[in-house]
Amino acid sequence: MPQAPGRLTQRDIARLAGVSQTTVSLVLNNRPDAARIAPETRERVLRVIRETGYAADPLARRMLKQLNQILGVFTYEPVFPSTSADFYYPFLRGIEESAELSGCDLLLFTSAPVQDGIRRIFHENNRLRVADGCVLLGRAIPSAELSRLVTEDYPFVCVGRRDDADGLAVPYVGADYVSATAEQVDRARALGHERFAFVGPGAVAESSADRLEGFRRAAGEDTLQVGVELPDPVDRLERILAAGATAVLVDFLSDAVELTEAARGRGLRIPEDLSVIALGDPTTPVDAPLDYTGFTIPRQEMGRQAVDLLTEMLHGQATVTQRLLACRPVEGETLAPPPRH
Amino acid sequence: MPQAPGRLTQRDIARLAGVSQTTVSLVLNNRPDAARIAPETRERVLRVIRETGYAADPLARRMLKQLNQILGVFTYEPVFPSTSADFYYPFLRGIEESAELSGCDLLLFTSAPVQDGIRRIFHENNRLRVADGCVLLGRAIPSAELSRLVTEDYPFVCVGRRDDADGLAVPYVGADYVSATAEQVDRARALGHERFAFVGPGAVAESSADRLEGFRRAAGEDTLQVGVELPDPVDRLERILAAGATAVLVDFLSDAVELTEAARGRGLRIPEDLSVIALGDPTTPVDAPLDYTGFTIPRQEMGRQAVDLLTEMLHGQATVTQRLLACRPVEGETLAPPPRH
DNA sequence: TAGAGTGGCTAATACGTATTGCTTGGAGCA
DNA sequence: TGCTCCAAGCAATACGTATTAGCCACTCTA
Repeated sequence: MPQAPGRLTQRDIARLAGVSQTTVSLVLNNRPDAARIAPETRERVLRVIRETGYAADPLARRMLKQLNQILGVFTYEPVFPSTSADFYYPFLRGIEESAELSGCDLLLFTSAPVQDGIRRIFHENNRLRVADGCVLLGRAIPSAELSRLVTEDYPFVCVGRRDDADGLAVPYVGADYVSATAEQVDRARALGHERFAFVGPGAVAESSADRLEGFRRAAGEDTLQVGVELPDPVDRLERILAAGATAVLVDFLSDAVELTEAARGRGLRIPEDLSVIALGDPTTPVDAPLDYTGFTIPRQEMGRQAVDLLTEMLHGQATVTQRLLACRPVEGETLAPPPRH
Repeated sequence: MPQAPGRLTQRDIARLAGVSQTTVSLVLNNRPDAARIAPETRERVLRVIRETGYAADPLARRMLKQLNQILGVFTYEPVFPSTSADFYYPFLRGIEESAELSGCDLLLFTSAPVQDGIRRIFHENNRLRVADGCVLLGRAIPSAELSRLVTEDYPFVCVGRRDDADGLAVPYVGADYVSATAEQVDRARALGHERFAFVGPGAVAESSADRLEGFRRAAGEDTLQVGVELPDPVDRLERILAAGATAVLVDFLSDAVELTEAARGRGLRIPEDLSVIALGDPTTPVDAPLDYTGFTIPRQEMGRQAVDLLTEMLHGQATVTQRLLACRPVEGETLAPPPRH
């Protein structure tokens, strides 16, 4: 008797009620079309079920449907980090919220080994397929892993826009940084700004590349861009002023803070002498001295919709697998008309 | 063809490797006793598995009562909340850390429906058994659910000490609040304090009951205890002073902050006129005006050891299933010798 | 050369449930 | 009587995996 004691099955119920297991199952899922059970039989079965407190084993149930109602969450860093908490949690909150609504459990792939500081999806014994599908979270995701996922036809959705991997479209729910950034440039232009500068790492990840793209589109191709080649904020400020820029768009908030301090050290007031626009709320905790003008990223909504999209894909209902959400402009205190000469 | 696209089965692997499903299963769970597979066959199968990224369906595995390297995490509130983040995350970080070390994935039971503001473990279609075992997280856990878990012989570990449920011992990894609190009283006594007061909700949850117990044990049974029946901090302060207490031990940090403000409003200095001891670091984000003397709760370590204990239980190695960890005293600035009359 | 032993693999089965046909007995009708 | 039709229920099967009990070909022993 290998059966765990006390675990009732439909067979037990059937025996007690003097019917077959099939009948028990039919009574339980009484489907309107095939209600082929006599009322008194049904009542007898239900009584036994009530008396025994029987509950169907959800595992066996789910085995027949092909979906396990398990959604994977893969993060390229620990899920519960001390750092970059501000970056991850809003996404995760949205993911959790939507998973709860759709009755799915979330599987965190903590078993993925860390190599060179980040987790790897594909490794000896990867357990991706334990889940029905997976949400991928991370600033930069190796395109090799992405293309393999697509090739293997594994259902997944990235949080954040991704370039095609090996020419294959990657499903994602991202934020429209291109438009959001261009919009900020236009806004500054409307105030009278004519020369703009961009501070950011450049096209290292899609999110940064999109901001740069939006900047270039709105400000012009040949406009100043300051990146990692000039790490010192004082140097950066020099360069920006030398170029005659009156409005600076900054990718990372920490860079904006540094730039602000450099400006103050030089006796410049923000925004009267120089406007600073932050392209998104902080990804790492930052003590910002100012309330920066710019936009916020709809992180929680991105998480929500990523799960929604994945669920649709799993049910074969998804037609469009790439979604961009709009960012919300933020009225801060760091944008003003340019200084008059 | 009802098969979900992309879900590989052992049959697929078998076909690709030119062997039977049985062989695939044997290779996967290579058990030393019955490992009668030729090395080259084994290698061939393993190669196919690597190439396809196959992973066994956790539900099917669990149906045959096997371990899945999946540990459940049940929280009575959302895992990624905006509030009480400070309360949960250290535990979760420890849990994640230990799960990663033991090569397990974490399953968040987001599918549990919310009733009356908290999640329920047991409901129609509870999916507890998808995981090998479960870590339970929450300030107060309904003892009905605990006793049912114990009765059903489901492997689980609570984070935080729990009373017996229906006379059944509950496995836990908790913090020794009794000793930690008593130690604080003794420390104050060593400085000259003779009369103590306790501010807290009383025995509503085990964690609070233990603090009160530690207080009574060290300060005496008939010492003043102020709880919810006197919610106003000013009233509380009156009562405390009237009782002649010179040191107050406070359960919740937020209450300590309120009390501090009431004392200031009355012209009292802390700690010169009144010593305040906080029994644990904040569970909700609080702007503390002072660096409170008291102790910190080893939350991360509790999370780690909860997973460790669960893992041992799953492998039948756990002898003691209840563990109490010591709290670390904190030198703050709110404890001083009592005022001289 | 028969028998025993062994290595290497597979067929069959079990887990608990949902679903698809099939059986049975009886009623309705010509 | 012969036929259809229907209600009521059941046997059989499928889901994906682990395990048990073999089967087969070969080698070693006597």
